[in-house]
Amino acid sequence: MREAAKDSRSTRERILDSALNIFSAKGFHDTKLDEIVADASISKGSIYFHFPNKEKLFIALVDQFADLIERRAQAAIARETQGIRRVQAALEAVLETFGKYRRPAKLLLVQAVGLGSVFERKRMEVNDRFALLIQTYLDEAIADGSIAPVATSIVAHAWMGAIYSVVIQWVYTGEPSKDEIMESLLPLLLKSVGYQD
Amino acid sequence: MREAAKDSRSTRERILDSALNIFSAKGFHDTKLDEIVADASISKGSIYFHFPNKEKLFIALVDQFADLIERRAQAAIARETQGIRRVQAALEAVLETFGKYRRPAKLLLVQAVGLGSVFERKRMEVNDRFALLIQTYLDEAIADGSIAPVATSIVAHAWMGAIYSVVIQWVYTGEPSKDEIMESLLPLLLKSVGYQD
DNA sequence: ATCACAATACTGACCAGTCAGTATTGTGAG
DNA sequence: CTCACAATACTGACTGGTCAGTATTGTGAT
Repeated sequence: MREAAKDSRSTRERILDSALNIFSAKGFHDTKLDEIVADASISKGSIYFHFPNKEKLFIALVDQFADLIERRAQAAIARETQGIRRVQAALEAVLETFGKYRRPAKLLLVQAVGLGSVFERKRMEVNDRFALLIQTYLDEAIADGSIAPVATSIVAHAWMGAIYSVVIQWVYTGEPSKDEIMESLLPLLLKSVGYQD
Repeated sequence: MREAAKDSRSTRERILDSALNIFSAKGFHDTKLDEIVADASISKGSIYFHFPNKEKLFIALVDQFADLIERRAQAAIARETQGIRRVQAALEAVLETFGKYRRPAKLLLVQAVGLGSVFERKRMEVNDRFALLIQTYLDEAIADGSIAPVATSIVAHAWMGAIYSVVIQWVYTGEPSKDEIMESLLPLLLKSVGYQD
């Protein structure tokens, strides 16, 4: 017990934690495994015990956060019944979650871009998952007459881009505030498909 | 004359050309200078004669394309006088230019993201230049009553994100077609600030 | 004793960047 | 025009640091 119960979190969690901090700050290529080792106060061997390689460690973080976002969006959607209200609720949930987790947001939206084709596929997959989610509920909103017909596939991607861009801006500069984003971005998106609340 | 005037383009241009092709396809880190050397049929030393290092070579390409986009947008704006028409013309010019140059588009929008802080600064700079351009003419459109007041800073970033995202989707999949984008995205953006043509 | 997990020292492929030298083009004096 | 010299452009074998991944050994719980 000389090391006094240590940091009681499991080694795996410590690795993920440090990896998130460093990857999100410096990007994939500029992060050395030895930095994670130092930061987490673990050993290099431990990393390779828990993860097959650097790439998989990075992707584990991306997946973890993408899952979280999607779960929250789905939960928010489930709470509403009417088409456009569902879209609105999902947007709020997503912005809320990005707002709460700056580092993972940066990892997903910035650091996961522009890596090799391996990562590109993963990113496309995550992206399309979100786009499809938006598209589904936009289609629903059109079906129940909340909004007029539009090319939902394009709208979905445009919305995602808009959200990403504003979130990234916020991640870097802290501006505009979460409230300002909610007040400006949400109506902007809804207006873009001809809906006013 | 046995080597028959060779490829008469200057070495510098050949380097930039090959670098664009390879960087845009494989990203910064996965591109080896030796690949560019082989593709351009020049020598490694030549690269270092014309560019201080790999990073600066990459940035030269980014700058080159960012300048092109901005010039075209400015020219389009200059052709119009009225607030919202200017915004519209600029959007058309930008989409047109992205459409015409897939590879540089991918370089700027994908491959330049998530690299170290050096590139991050450059990208922010380019991004902000575009955002400010949009913002300026949005403000103008508000001033002359074309559209109602909005938080133009947020709108500018949201628009850029929307455009980027749709263009990226198009760069990868070829879908939706340029015309569809023009027909859907442009009105979408204009509607988002409460303008219908 | 054996098994899951962790620590440490080590390896070697890789690749950006170097540099001594060569080729090509420019110049101006006789 | 032509020759001496210089400036510019280009070459490619070589190097040295870096770092992901591995081999080996340690440890403590059951």
